[in-house]
This record gives sequence, C-alpha cells and structure tokens, in this order.
Amino acid sequence: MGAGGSLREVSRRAVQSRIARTAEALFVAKGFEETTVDEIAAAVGMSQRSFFRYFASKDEVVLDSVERLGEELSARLEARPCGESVWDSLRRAFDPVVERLADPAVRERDRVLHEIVSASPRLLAAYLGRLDLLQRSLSELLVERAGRSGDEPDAVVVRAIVGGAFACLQAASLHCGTDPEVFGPCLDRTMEALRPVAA
Amino acid sequence: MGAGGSLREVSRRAVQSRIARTAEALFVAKGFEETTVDEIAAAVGMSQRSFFRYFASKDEVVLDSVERLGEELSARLEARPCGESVWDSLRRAFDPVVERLADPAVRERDRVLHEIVSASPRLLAAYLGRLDLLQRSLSELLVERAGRSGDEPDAVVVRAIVGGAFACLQAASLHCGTDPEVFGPCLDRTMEALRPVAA
DNA sequence: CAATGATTGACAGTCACTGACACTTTCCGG
DNA sequence: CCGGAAAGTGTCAGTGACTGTCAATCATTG
Repeated sequence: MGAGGSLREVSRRAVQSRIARTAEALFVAKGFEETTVDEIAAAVGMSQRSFFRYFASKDEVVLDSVERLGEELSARLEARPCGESVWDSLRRAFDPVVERLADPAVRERDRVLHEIVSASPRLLAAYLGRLDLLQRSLSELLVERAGRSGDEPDAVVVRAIVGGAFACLQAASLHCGTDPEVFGPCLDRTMEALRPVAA
Repeated sequence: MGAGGSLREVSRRAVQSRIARTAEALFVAKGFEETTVDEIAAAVGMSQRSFFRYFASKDEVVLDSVERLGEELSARLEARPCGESVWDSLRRAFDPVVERLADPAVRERDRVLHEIVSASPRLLAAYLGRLDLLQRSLSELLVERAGRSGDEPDAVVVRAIVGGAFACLQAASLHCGTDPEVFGPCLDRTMEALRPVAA
C-alpha cells in the first residue's frame, strides 16, 4: 500500500531537514513574518515551487517537528495499560516530551522553535490548532479504551480531562524553561493540582 | 484619552455589524475559504479596500464576537470576590457564556458561528489563538488577585488551572449543543471532574 | 463660504500558494 | 548499452489576502 517507499523517503526527509534548518536560522535572524518563502528557497538553493513540494506551507516548516512529537505521544498513550487512570496514562505519555530535553542539542533546537512560534501570533495559532487536533485523537483513543475495559465513558469529561492535561503541559512549557530538571517537576506540580477526582 | 469617540464609534460598529451579517451568510452558503473578500465587499456594497478599514483581516469578521465575549468574561472575573477559589471564580465568569444561550436569536447566531469556525482549520486555529491570549490575561489577573489576598500564588499552577477551565468550556461547547439546558449541566459536569484539589 | 478632517474608491504592489508544462535525471528491464 | 517510465525540478502565469498611496468626496465647524 502506497505508504512509504523507504529509500526515497529518507532523502526526502534529508532535504526537508536541510530546508528546516536553513529556514529556522532566517526566522531567528529576521522574524517569521519578515522572512519570505523566496528567501528561504534561495538560501537553500532551490526554486520557490520546489520549496512547496517539500512543505505544504511556510508554517509547516516549523510545525513539522510538532507533528512528529504528536505521533510519538499518541503511540505512547496507546501502549499504556487499560487499567491505568486516564490522567496517569496522559502523564506517562508526556514522558518523551520531558526526556527529549536531556540532549542539549535537542534542548537548544526546542528553545529556538519555541522562540519562533511564540513570536508570531499566526504561527502560535497554527500550533494550537495542531495541539487541538492531537487532543481530539487522543480523546477518541481514550474513550474507546475505556469502553473496552467495561467502563461507561463520558466523552465530554474525557475530552475535558485531555484538554486539562495539555493545559498543564502548555503551562509548564510556557513558564518553565527547557531545563529538564525544572520542566519535569513543574509539569508534575501542575498535573497534581489538576488531577481529576475520579477517572 | 484616545479611546472611543462615542458618536462615530457607534456608526462604525453598525457598519461592522452589517459586514459581519452579510459575510456570515456567504460563509454558510459557500464556506469560509471559498468566499473571497471581494465577494463580501461587493455584497455589502463597498470596495475591498474599505472592507479592510473595518476588519483587519477576513478572520476578524468571525472572531470579532469572540473578542467581545472575552472582554465580558474578563470583566466578570475581575468582579468576583477575592476570597473565592480560582476554580469557582472561573466557573462564575463563564456564566454569561451559558446565559447568552437563553435568547434563541443569540443561540442561532452562535450555532452559525460555531459551524463556520469548526469547518475551517485555519479559522479554528485563529480562534484558539484568541482563547490562548484570553487565558494569559485571565491568569495574570488571578495571580495578581491571589497576591493581593496574601497568598503566595504559583503562576504555573494558576495558568494550568485557567487552561483546565477553558478545556472544560471547550469540551462542553464541542460535545454539547447550544441548548442551555444541556450545555450548562455539561459544563458543570466537566468542571466538577477537573476541580483542583486546592486553589 | 472656506478650511479642516474623516471616509472612501481606485490603483499598484507584495507575498503565500497553486496549476500547468517542459525539461532533466534516475532507474530498470530488455 | 538503450529506450522509456517515474520522479524531481524550474519557469511561468494566475489567484487571493492584504498594504500603501493618493486624489476625490463628504460632513463639520468657524
């Protein structure tokens, strides 16, 4: 089935990565809105048209890594045991977000990305849109899981709980830095404060 | 100080309202992305340039009402007593959102707006961006309030709690309709489930 | 009536993004 | 080694959101 010719996919990813790094440097230097796609394409050494063959939009260059983190997060959540509470499963699914920060290189890149995103209202909105999409799919997953284990799940409450967990994640990443020694406890503190009474 | 020449402001609002109603009709009929600003301007009977004198962007036409609701919500929260818990203050601040739905005309408009927003990923993202902005300002307000009443407020936790409350609101407005008899209890149910242990 | 300031339309320009087409490079069986 | 399909690329033209500018109009006020 058409998903993933491995050899070519690798080189595609390599080109995407090259574009992303180049673009991020420009975004940091001049700002996101102030950098045109033409400039990025020229800096990479390709036509504007080709840029859009690797990224569907200018936003995508920055949000692509969020997408990938979302997939991992989704996979982690799916791997959690059915008996575990929704809240704890979510907290564990967030582990990679914290663990990533152990690598200084990753930490630096996250910092840069965060700076770019939070400096542009439009990008920030697009970012939140992605998170919302992710929350929807995680909610569905959890509702289905609850149904499997015999519970009668309340879809609205599950959705609210997932939203609450992401609110904790968002608050932590906003107020605490990218230092894992600070971020982790910070996330735990917020998630303890908001822990649902039952679920 | 420069805020609000009353006479002219009124007529400006009237024009904005006329544009908004016209545009919303077109959005429902053809979809948001498929409706061009030229079409809206022509339908209202003005130049495209003038359209942009009343709304900074096409998004703004739809999100303007969200903005106004946000201001009311902010004012309500500020009016709550300092002694009240953060969570209860937020729940009470949400009251106008529920009460608005008592008026069938308002309910219908909310339904239309909701339909338009949720049908366009870009608009939805912009909407979430506004909510995020609102959450920031409410968080600041609550942190300051907690400081006034002698508590030592934890800004991160407050931010997470505000985010959690909005997650409840969002979940309710997503899963329950615009019927106030359904929406209200739905909101209460989610907010009871997520009520923070202390705060 | 004349001066003034706000509102507007017309026009031109930028930038994100898309579709079409021609060209080249790569790959593969014969 | 060759011929042709497949994939990648550049060029060009076009759409649509948005902005700056300027001249004309309109209402207000002295």
